[in-house]
Amino acid sequence: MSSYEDPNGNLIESFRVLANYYRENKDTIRARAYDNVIIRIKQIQHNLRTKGGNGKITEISQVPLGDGIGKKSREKIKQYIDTGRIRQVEDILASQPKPEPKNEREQVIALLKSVWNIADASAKKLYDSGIRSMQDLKDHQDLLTKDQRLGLKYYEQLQKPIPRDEIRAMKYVIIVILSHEFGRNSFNLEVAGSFRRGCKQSGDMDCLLTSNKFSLLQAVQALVKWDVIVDGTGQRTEKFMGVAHCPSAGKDKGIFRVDIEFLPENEWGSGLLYFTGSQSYVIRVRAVAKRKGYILNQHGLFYKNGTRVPVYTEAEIVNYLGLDYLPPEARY
DNA sequence: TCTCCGCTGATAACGA
DNA sequence: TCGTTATCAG
DNA sequence: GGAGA
Ligand SMILES: Cc1cn([C@H]2C[C@H](O)[C@@H](COP(=O)(O)OP(=O)(O)OP(=O)(O)O)O2)c(=O)[nH]c1=O
Ligand SMILES: [Mg+2]
Repeated sequence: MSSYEDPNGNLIESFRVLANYYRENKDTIRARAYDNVIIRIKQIQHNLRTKGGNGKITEISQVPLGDGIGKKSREKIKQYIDTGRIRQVEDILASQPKPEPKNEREQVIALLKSVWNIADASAKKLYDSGIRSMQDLKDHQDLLTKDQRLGLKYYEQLQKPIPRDEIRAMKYVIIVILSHEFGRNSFNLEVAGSFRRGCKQSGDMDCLLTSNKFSLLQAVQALVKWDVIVDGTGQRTEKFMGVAHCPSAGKDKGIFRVDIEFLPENEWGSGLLYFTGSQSYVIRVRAVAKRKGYILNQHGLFYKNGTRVPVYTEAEIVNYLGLDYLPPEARY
């Protein structure tokens, strides 16, 4: 659910095919290399758009070497500009005619993994214990952890993507509740994730929250009291993962996953940079930091000895690392 | 040419 | 109960 | 596959 169409048609999609192909074949490093190509293409398109154009790359001279695009990827881009296709991509698509016919074990494992909090290891164990369907799962909840039962309980509702407007509505509900409970100006709240990147729909709602007046636990308790958070997982100081219900939606509608990242105020910028994503963009920026001898995490930018580099906004952080600031919409 | 590839929080399971 | 490791998640 | 040593 990206915010912009690709002005170059299928260029980005082509590199996505390459990335996913290597990811499926467990070559995550090469997959990330292609993720980085996409990030760089998006940045170039953004720059062209800023100059007043429509963002379309029309000649290879607009694609310099470096910043994630090397000789071979540049050659692929050239091929795309010239012919509208990339040989390697066509080969991959041709080699996998339709959705691959999987064997029964793989199918069942894929199904089990679609439950929140069930991943590879659990899915395999469950299969080996004889679980073959969602019904089996419901009949054998003793095999599940607390969190996995939660995923099962809301399985159906969590399949649906969340419309942008629903997240916007929920944001103001949360602001009203926290203001009422703890006072105006007692906190900072931003909805990050795909919402902040401008996507029309999201898989969950990612809230970044800071406050000197209350803890994450207190915030969650208030939201539970007002029936906005309906379920969640255990004790927590920094990160809450739960299930919310948007009151403006119907009774059984507007149920979705909410994550709350609760940080000290001075970590706001690094928190935003992390929580806004995208995942591949975060990995990319952190890789750059690491190569230059720093560690970047949600708490800030640090020298290797652990002392903090005094940069506090998203722009300060990426500029310090020698990167251009990109608006959330352009962060693939 | 060789080496490295993001980084952390929460929870459950394990072993002493 | 405590420290460590595995798993899942973002 | 790309970047730095
Ligand atoms: C999944 C994931 C997310 N993140 C960060 C970057 C993400 O933008 C941010 C929020 O995660 P997500 O909510 O999983 O991703 P998203 O908001 O970009 O997309 P969706 O619509 O599916 O919710 O957390 C990671 O650092 N590593 C990960 O593996
Ligand atoms: Mg999200």
